[in-house]
Amino acid sequence: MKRIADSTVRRLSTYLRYLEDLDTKGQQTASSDELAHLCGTTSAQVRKDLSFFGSFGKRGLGYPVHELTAHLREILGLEREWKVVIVGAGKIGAALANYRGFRQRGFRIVGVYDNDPNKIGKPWGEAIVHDMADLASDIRREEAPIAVLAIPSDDAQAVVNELIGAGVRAILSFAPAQITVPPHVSLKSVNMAIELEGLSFALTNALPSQGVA
Amino acid sequence: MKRIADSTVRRLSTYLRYLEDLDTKGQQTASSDELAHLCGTTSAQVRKDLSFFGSFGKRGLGYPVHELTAHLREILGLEREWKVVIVGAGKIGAALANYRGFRQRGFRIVGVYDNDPNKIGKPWGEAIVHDMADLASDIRREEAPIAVLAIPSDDAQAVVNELIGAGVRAILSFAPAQITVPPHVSLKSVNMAIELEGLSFALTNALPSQGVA
DNA sequence: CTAACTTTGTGAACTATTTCACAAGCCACC
DNA sequence: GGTGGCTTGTGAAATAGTTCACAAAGTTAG
Repeated sequence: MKRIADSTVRRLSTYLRYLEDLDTKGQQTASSDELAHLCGTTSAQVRKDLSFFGSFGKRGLGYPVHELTAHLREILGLEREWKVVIVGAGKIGAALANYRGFRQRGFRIVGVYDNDPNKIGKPWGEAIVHDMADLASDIRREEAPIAVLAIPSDDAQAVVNELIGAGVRAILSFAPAQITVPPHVSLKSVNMAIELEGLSFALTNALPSQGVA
Repeated sequence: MKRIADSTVRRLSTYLRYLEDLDTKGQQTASSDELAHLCGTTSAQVRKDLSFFGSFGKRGLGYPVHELTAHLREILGLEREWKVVIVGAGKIGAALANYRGFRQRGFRIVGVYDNDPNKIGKPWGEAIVHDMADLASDIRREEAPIAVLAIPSDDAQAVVNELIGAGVRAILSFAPAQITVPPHVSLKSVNMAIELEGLSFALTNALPSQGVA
């Protein structure tokens, strides 16, 4: 199968979100045009994105909402549960743990880790903060494939190496540092500083730009 | 001037971060190749990115670290202070406020707002949580051009409209919702659910993909 | 059953971004 | 001051991603 662009996958997530809304409202079908308007893209884009995975629509009618929802969940791998460990018992990890959609979509937090003695053993939401020293062995035992990295940047790469050594295959990093991973591991990096600097650039260079994101 | 790609701007931020490191260490010059390795890109990409803004290097030698740092700060608009309001006194906003780099780079938080009566008036870091009712008038008075949106999605668009009406010209949103803004406003949207679903997709479709991000 | 209308799926065209590849410039050493 | 070794800056080529445009297929109304 052809390689799917990252931008396409992001849009699929967005389509899914709005289709779920429509499904809840009991809407039976949705056209590529309707979906495009909801998601801030074009109808051609919607059709192209979906066409990579099959032929889900009916000409003259549109896409069956409930069915397409199921297809997208399948495509995105959301029909199963994913075990997630959170590294760093700080604010960002907490924000994530608080977020309902997280659990709703099949991501289950199986452990929170920190190396701060003042945090270890203390409650954190419904969980208890574990010692980072146990991180690798716990991941191996639980076979958690996903890790969220929410620690200051200094030793981010070292922790990433440890995670990968323990079998983690996907990492969502909030550490403001450049991280490298081997080809069999997926990495998404969110860097608030970069986003803000992007805004600063846009304001400074007052391009008649914009950003529907 | 030609329109600069978003991907280019993001890399400029990354270059800046590593150049500052090198500068602190007292390194005089850096080649595009060295910078590329640090930032996880290619030397051609580094040179191309910089060439959009000028000719900062010396052939045979590389780029003068300290000087290029200053140029990048200038290009990114980081030589001045940006007033920022945070909407939503939750964990994400707190994470941002805690983040040292935030202030260091010239982003100054001038107010935190929430509509939860239990939070209004309470201390929040060094600040006090204000009533959302005061948001628009405060923004107008302070002339804060940047807002960080860290609220649940339900009424995100309504708040955005209020922000824009009050003169905000750039928004960093953490709300998991589709938001649209007029062309003169810049928007960056960070959606943790989409990132995680991207990882789920990658794991499910076990592409020999990766992601140096 | 037919005609008018709607909407998909998809090659082809277009636009954007990255990579290549190399002439030109600069340094250092003799 | 010439030679050899680096490294930049940049058109041109390649690759990636988006938009166009239309035939094919389905729906609805009469």
